[in-house]
Formats: sequence, structure tokens, C-alpha cells
Amino acid sequence: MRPPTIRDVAERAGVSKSLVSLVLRGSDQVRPEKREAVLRAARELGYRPNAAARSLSEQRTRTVGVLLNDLRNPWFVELLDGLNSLLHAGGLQTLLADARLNRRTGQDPADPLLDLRVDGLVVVGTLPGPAALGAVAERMPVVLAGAREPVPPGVDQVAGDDEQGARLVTEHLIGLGHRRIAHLAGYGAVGELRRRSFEATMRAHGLADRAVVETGDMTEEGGYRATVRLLSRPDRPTAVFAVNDITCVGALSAAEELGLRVPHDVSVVGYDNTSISRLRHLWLTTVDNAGHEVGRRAARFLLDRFERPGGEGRVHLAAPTLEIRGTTARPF
Amino acid sequence: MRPPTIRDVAERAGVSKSLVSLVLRGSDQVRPEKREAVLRAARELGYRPNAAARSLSEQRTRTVGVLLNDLRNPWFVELLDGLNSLLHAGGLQTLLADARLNRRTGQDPADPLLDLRVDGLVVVGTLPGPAALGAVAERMPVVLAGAREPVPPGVDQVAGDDEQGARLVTEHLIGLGHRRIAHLAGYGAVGELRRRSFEATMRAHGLADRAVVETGDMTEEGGYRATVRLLSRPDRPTAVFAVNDITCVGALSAAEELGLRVPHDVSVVGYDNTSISRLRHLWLTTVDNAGHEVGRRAARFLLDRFERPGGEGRVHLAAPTLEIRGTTARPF
DNA sequence: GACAGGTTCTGGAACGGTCCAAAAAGGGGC
DNA sequence: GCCCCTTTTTGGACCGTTCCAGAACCTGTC
Repeated sequence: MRPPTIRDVAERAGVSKSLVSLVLRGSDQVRPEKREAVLRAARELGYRPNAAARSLSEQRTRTVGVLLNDLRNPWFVELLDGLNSLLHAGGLQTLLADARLNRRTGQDPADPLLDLRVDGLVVVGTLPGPAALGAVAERMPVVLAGAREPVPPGVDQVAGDDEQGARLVTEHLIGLGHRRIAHLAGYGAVGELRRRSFEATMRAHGLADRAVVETGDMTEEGGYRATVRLLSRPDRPTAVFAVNDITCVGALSAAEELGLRVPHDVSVVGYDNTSISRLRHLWLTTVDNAGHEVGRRAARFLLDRFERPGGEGRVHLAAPTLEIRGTTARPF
Repeated sequence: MRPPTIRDVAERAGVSKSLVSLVLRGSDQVRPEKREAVLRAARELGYRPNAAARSLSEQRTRTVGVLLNDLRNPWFVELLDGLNSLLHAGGLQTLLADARLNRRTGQDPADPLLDLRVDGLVVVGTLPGPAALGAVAERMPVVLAGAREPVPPGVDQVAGDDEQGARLVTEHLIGLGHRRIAHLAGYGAVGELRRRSFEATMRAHGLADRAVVETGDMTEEGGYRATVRLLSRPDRPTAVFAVNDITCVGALSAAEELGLRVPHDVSVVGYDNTSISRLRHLWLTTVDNAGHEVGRRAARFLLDRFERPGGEGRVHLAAPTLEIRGTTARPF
């Protein structure tokens, strides 16, 4: 009653197990009638290869582990899509693990993937334990996707170009005629990069002294509170650039509650082009992070390293695009 | 340079591989000093057990496959959380596979999980190919979670109680004083159940002739259009119960665009308690599906079947709760 | 000091594949 | 029909574990 093995197939087809193995791996060194017999037997028995046995013998799993940092953030879905398309073409499976779900259990979230001996690892989002990753990278290709962090040697990195994205936003606002522009900053490497680029762009346009930065916590609540502070100032900004969409939604609520109309009285911009920003009720102007391209590039890096292991860690920044929707307009 | 095996550990500790195996599986039939030596050797070598070898030998993987139907719908995250907490306590790993991502590749999305010989399968959301599932269910425990569908024999089923949820909403609205109530219906088993229950509840309160049903497509756009139609009627309803949150957001936009204030002029209710409904800018009254409880119960069913395989498929409906927020009030 | 009975430890056979060296079969040419 | 060469097929070792039967080692008793 156990699943059929290659030996069951061999017996039914009247050949040796080695020949079955040969056929199933697509060898052309097999006479057509035998091949047919084997394939028929396999079909009739409903044979499925045992991945464990195969990877034990082959010393590889043809599987790439994807370590997600938090399933609740849906921005990675496009990334996965891009990643999968290329990896699958290369004959590789992907296996998902959610760091957040496994963290509470105390162990390193990558452990299950490592025990499975995945051939490579894609870490999506912020790193779990950077130290542990270094040891892993010595054993298999590792790519960090969708985040900008200091990374152990030999680890590739792919992410959206936050500097360019923040510049696109800032120049869009300046181009519309805004001068007094606020930024709701976030934390971490990403928050840092976006803020810096906002400030640099303002400076480049001679608006350094009109730039305001309020620090939030990348939540709706934080965006709301920071915006209330901002818009209550006597010299209130005419535009607010939020570090992400969710913060931007908070800003939107604040503006509305203060009786300001968006985008008539104040423009707001988000970042990430999440599904929230696409709700017609919000319709946020935002930045698309080119998640698909990030995923594809991560796959490319991984495949490259399978062919030529070792070498320096590379970095690729995907070009983001501005999604102009309903929350930005000329001032007044 | 290959990862250390149990034999490397044995050699370093000066014992046999069998003893190492014994120690690592936590046997108490081992003298403390040997145990110490083995553990030290394992630690020093950075030994990690090879999951493939282990599952080949043990004939089980201690792993449960979770087949997600679409990663883009975040409603399953809580379910996973509940599932994981119990499974992990039972010494089981979970492995995620996204049906939508793998579908394009042509093969059955469950295949990778089956090749890995997972010990059980949780299908989250709508079924992939119901036929294929039947064959799978003969080999391993299968639970369908978070969806209501006809299911092959021997498959357990856990989901939120849609009838009860729809009744909670309808009675909440009636209790507030609403009489002319509309329902924006969806499709599929879930859409059907919610609509039926809405109608039944209205009937039970003698309001059968005040109930209106518009059919949407479970998207924001569909909700928007259906609501425009509804609210332009001369006898416009004072409350709208949408089949899900996203449809409800569409309804909100429509109301706003028609110059109606929510909840003053019209109440709206969603379903699913998604993160969208919690945005303070929307703050939808909605129904929480008890995802955590659904996940826990699915794990329970699975664990039961590991202990006593076979038997009829069971069904459990988790009790939903009403989340009253800002979009419902007394009429006028 | 031999023996019984328990505790600890070990070698070897699985598990289900892949891969390799060698065996068997086939095909010409004489 | 025999020999040689190529194509096709096969048995067996191996991958890293677990598990089992039995070996080796204690400890206490007579």
C-alpha cells in the first residue's frame, strides 16, 4: 500500500531498475520499445519519484529555499513571481519558509531549509541573523532580495533603487510647483536611503531650507500622528512624501480630519505601490518597486552562482517607476 | 568541504555512528559522558542532520505541506499562524507552496509537495483539482481549510461559519433600525452561503420584501458599480452588506461619490476583517473569520488522522465574530 | 570466579534513488 | 559462423540516516 518505487516499475515493465532510472531521466540511449514499456508501467502504477531518495543520491535537491521575512507584507508576491519564472525554467523548485512564523519557535528560521539541503537560498526582506548567513553562504549561493543591508561576503543583493525612487517622487512634487515639502521618514536601511535621497534632491533644487522631515514608525498610526503635527504648523507643507503606502494612508486620514482636501490643499505620495494604494477610494500616487524585475534578477544571480561558484557579492538595483494617481496635484 | 555527516561526528567523538544517532534522537540509554562527547563533537563540526536521509530511512518527513491558493490574498496568514503553532508543538514542520505561482508551469501544484512525501496536506482556499485530491487523500491525511467545497471522501474540512457570520451582520443592521438592506453578493460556495443566510435572516425578521441583492464579482470595481446602481434607486437602501471587505471598499467609494456620508446616510459592512478594513481611514465594520481557530482546528484534524488514519471526513465550522467599527450606525 | 540480568554500544541491513563499470545484445563484414 | 565494434542493459556500490539483533560491558549474588 506504499507508493510504488522504481523497482516496482522495473518489475512491471520487465526491465532492471537502472533502465527505469535511465528512461525517467530522459536518456536517449534506450530502445524506443523499452522506453515505452517503462513509461507505461510508471503511468499505470502512478509512480512519482521520491525526492528524498533522489536528492540523497544526487547530492543536490534542485530546490531553492525562499526565506520570507513576513507573509503579512504582500509586496514580495511579485518578486516571488519573477523569481519563480526564471528558476522554474532552470529546472528548480522553490520552497517557502516564513521567518516570522518560525521565529517564535526559537530556532533559526533558515534551519528547516538548510536541513533539507536546498541548493540555494533567497532571503526576501530584512535579514534574520546576519551572522548565521555568512556560514550559510560558504556552503551555497545566497541572494538577498528586496532589502538593502550590510551583507556577508559572497552574498549577492538585489533591490529597488530607493534613492532613485525618492528622487522621482521629490522631483515630481517640485515639478508640480511644490516648494515646502515634508517627508515622513522610516527606519532601517530603506528608510535611511529614502530620506537621504529626499534631502539630497531638495538640496539639488535649492530647496534645502524648505524641506521638513518627521520621523514615523512606518505604520498608519505613525503616519497619522506625524501628519497632524506637520499640518498644524503655521508654515504647513503643501506636499507630504511618506516612506511607504501605509504611512501615506495615515497621512491621508490626518489631512482629512484637519479639513484639508487631498490633493487640492495638500498632496501626498506613498511608496511601494501596494494593493492598498490601488484602492480607488485612496488612489495614492506612489512608487512601484519593480518587484518582478527584482525577482528575476535574484534568480539570475543564483543561476550564475550555480554555474560558477565563488566570487565577490554583486549588487543590482532595479529602476523603480512613479505611479501617478489621485493624491498629487499643483499646490492650491 | 561537504557538510559533516553522522559518521564524521562519530569519528570525532570516538564512538559508532549508531550511538551518535541514539544521542541525537534523545535516547536515555546512553552514558552521560558519551552523550556529552557526541554533543560536543556535533557542535564543533556544525553538524546538521540531513533531512532527505532521515526521511528516507524513517519513511516519514515530519512535514506537512500547505497548499495556498493565492499568496496575494492575505487572509490566510492568521490561519497559518494557528496551524503552525499546533503542528510545531507536535514536532512537525510546514512547507508552503503557492498554487497560483506553480499553476502556470502546467503541472499539478501539489506535485512538488507529494514528491517530497509530506506526511499530510492542508489545502487552504479553493481546491486545485478536486479529482487529484481524492487520490492524494488515500495516501495521507488531507484537510481543506478556509473554504467550503464538495470534498473527496476522507478529507476533513474546516472553515468559518459563513451562515452565522452573515446572520450576525444582518441582525446587527436590523438591530440598529435598518429595514431596507442590500447585499452585494459574490460567487462560489462562500458567496452563496453568505447570500442565502442574509436572505434567510431578513425573512426571519419579516423583512423579506425589503431585502435587495446585487451580484458583484468580489472586486472593488464590482462593489463600486453595484453600489452606484443600488444607491441611485428611488427607494435606496439604508444599509449595504458586502460579501467581502474589498467589495465593501468599492461600496464606500460609491457612496462618497454620490454625496452620501457613511455611516450617517448609509451603513456599509464588509466581511473577512482584512488589514484593509482596519485602516483608520476606512475603519469598516466587518466579520472576523476566526482564522487562527480555523488553523488550529485544521492542525488538530491532521494530528488526529496521524494517530488514527482512515474514517469519515469531518467538518468543523469556526464561529465568526462581528467587528463593529465606523461604518455602521442607526439610519438617519 | 562463574553466572544472571541489566545497561550500553555496535555492525549491518534497510530506505529509494543515481551512476558506473562491465555484461549482454545487436549489426556488419568476411 | 566468427570476430569486432557499438549500442543497450544490468548488477552493485553509494548517498546519510534509522532501526534492530546481538555483542560487550557492568554489577551484584552465590
